Amino acid sequence: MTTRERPTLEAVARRAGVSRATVSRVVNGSTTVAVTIREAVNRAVEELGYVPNQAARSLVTRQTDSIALILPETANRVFSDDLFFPAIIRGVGSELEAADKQLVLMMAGSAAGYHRVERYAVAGHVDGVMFASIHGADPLPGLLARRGIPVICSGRPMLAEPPVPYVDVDHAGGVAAALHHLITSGRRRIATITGPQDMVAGLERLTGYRDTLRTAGLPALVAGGDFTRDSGVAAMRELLDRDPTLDAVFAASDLMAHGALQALRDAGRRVPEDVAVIGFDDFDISRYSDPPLTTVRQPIGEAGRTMARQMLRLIGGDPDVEPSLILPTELIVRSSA
Amino acid sequence: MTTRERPTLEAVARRAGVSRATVSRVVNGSTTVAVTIREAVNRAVEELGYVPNQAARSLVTRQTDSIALILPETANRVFSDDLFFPAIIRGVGSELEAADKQLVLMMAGSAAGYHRVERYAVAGHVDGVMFASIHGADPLPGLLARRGIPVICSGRPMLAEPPVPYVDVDHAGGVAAALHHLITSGRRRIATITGPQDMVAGLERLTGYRDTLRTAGLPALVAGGDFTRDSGVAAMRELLDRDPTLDAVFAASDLMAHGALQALRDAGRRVPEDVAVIGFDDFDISRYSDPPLTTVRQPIGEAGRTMARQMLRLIGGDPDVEPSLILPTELIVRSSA
DNA sequence: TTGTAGGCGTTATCAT
DNA sequence: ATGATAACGCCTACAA
Repeated sequence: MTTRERPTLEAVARRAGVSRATVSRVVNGSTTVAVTIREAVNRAVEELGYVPNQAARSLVTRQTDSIALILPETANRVFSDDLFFPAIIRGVGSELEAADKQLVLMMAGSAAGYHRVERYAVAGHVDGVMFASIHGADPLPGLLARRGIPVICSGRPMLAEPPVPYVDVDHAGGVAAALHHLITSGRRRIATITGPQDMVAGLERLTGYRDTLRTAGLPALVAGGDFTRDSGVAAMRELLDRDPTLDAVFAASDLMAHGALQALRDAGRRVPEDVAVIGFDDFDISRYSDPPLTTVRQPIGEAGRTMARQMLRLIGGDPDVEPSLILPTELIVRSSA
Repeated sequence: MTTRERPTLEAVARRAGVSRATVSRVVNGSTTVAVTIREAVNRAVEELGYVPNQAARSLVTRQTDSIALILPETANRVFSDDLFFPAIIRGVGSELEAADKQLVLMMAGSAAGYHRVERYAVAGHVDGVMFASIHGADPLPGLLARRGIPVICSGRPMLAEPPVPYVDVDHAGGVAAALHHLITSGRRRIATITGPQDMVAGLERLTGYRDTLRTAGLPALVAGGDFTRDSGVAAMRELLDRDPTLDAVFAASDLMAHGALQALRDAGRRVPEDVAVIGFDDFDISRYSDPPLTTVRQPIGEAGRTMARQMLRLIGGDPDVEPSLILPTELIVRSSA
């Protein structure tokens, strides 16, 4: 192993016959350096294979040029068939890449892991922290914000002390559009399969369902799920059991809708003739389900990109970063409803 | 935002009425500190919410306590239905977690991303770098190693300058076991669906196939794939087309085997009666395929854990880290062959 | 057992 | 335009 000592600014300076300050200027692209000197310095940098020491640099600039995305989930869940995670990661990643910032992805599915993540952020490893898939009234975003660390959440944080800026989608609007579509087409016994009730997305979609049905004077029929396909199957069976006459179901995620489709098929119901099904997400695969899924499209990738952009502004010291940004949702009508 | 200044060692020292050195000792768990003083210091740390500045600490210790895992793939691929990635990440993660090191996951599917990753590592953001899913003769592992950065690869790196330690599985042994099982059960026209030929895993499994068949005096029948399910479907169709009399196929990944199963079903062939199918991986889902898949089990999670352990030893300065560690594979016989 | 002092590699503020 | 020089916050001999 060629463990040659890492060259320092000092070494480069000596070799180029200039001062450390000048080398620093060249390395950081200052324009106020004579061309000949700049060239000499660059040559020395090249020859020595000099790369600035990040620790030393951060110590004075207080910047690391890397930004964390914290997913309070196990790796198992993050790498499941739930396309939410790759979508948000891709969105965040593309925007950060364009800004030449390094994305540090951290999964924290356990209490211990969560604590490590906290220490990591507080210790100053990153310039800012983004959260997605937050559960319950997670104290971490507020805690980091209070320490002066830039924080942005995807999905409205339930705890707001201090209020941290967030990006979310219009859950209520999307749900309302879906239900109106069902009601307009004559459905009267409309059930729902909910998302996890410790997450804002699960909560708001259920609220939207209840509100819209109440306004329409229709009864509610609710079964609990957790966004996964399996929970969709189980919930659909339960619903069928509790009310065999139901004629529509709104699932709070595409995966659960796929599960419902399967359970309905197993129960001998035709979709959409007997039961209409609407999901929420609009993953690619929903175009190819049998039948193709009518669903509420939420712009997950765009949410990721937006979150990253807000973070960049926050880090840049922009004083008027919006406290919240709500992205529109849209009903995509296909064959299942 | 309560952007109160981050407290420093100095502040804690003043508050506790001791010197910075003493605070440093307490914070780093030195035993040579009087109990009363230690308590006073801890109290001050608590009250001030002191957390050591990572940059300052790294600057002198030359350690960051975080370790990168580089996946030269796009997020799309990493978050596909290929369970290789979650398995290796979980393995690495669990071992690192136990050692209280932070895993920094970096995907680099583009040239630009790759360059950023390189800079990140060279700049000293991490104590070491692990690679998985390496394509071709990737120069980066060697480059980092030459700079004195601890490097471990999952899968034998094709370029060996300087040789970087790696962890791999016994591809040849597994393939041989699979083919012998087929030959023993009377199969004579045994085809293979290969993995990508720019990856060692793809290469070695094909070599194993060729070698074993040649020794057995049987003809080879090869179609190219890239480990994905779709490529398995396409390759199987092609094979059927080129030799309708084939009676067995060895796919270099479970996903491709599942694709082959599907293609065979579409072509009206029964498995295993008409055509026997063997995969490579032994993902959980392969127990539930139709029919359940006979496959070569490779211990991916264990490979991840082993890689992490070797990395930890490397970082610890252990002089005799094995240049390579080969984990055993095992044929799991189910119904498809 | 505790404190003093020097240095880690940069950047940034001054002069020059 | 360039060069001294002082931080940045921490660790660690070495002294006391």
